[in-house]
Amino acid sequence: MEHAAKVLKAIAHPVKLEILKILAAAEPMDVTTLCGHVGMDCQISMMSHHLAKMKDNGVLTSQKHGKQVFYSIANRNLLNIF
Amino acid sequence: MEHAAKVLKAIAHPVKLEILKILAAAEPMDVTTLCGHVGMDCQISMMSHHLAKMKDNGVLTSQKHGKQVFYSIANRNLLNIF
DNA sequence: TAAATATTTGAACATTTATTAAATTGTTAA
DNA sequence: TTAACAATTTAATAAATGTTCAAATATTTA
Repeated sequence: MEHAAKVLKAIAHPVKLEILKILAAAEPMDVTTLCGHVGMDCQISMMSHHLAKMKDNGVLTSQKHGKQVFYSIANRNLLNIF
Repeated sequence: MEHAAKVLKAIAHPVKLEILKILAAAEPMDVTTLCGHVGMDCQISMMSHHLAKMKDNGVLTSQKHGKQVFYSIANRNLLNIF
């Protein structure tokens, strides 16, 4: 129950849900591209914080290719929340 | 998306998830009984705050009978998150 | 090696949320 | 009509989150 609460907290935010929706349609995706999809008021640093939190809670995974980091959804079952 | 985030925020808490689980098995239930099921460290006032927030976000409904207030789950589809 | 690009990290600050106690409202029963 | 009970509200404080900026860390390219 504690764990479930942590996972829900990690995604209970409009921008984070948006990130999930974007990744659900086109994963994996690098941080800068993701930021572009989220909208004009997106800052790379904010994106990175959001992504890190979701990764810490096992919602996302990441993979580095060159200087870019590509994020994916760790478990697509989670998408049932939509 | 904003709305979904609000609903998730309203339940992303261990005690609130516990409340949902208890109600899922035996609804409707009054505040004091609910508090008893949650555990010894439950305070009526805290319970009331949690219930109010979930009701505000459309997660729960309530019905008054005499001096007790009985809470129910507004939409059991939400239980799929478990 | 130095510059450029992509991302992360850390600190500061504002905002939101959680918890507790005390006061209040509404309802029933003596 | 007073006492007792159930629940809500308010207020105070503590704790967690969200946002922004500046600085740091790779990684690639010139």
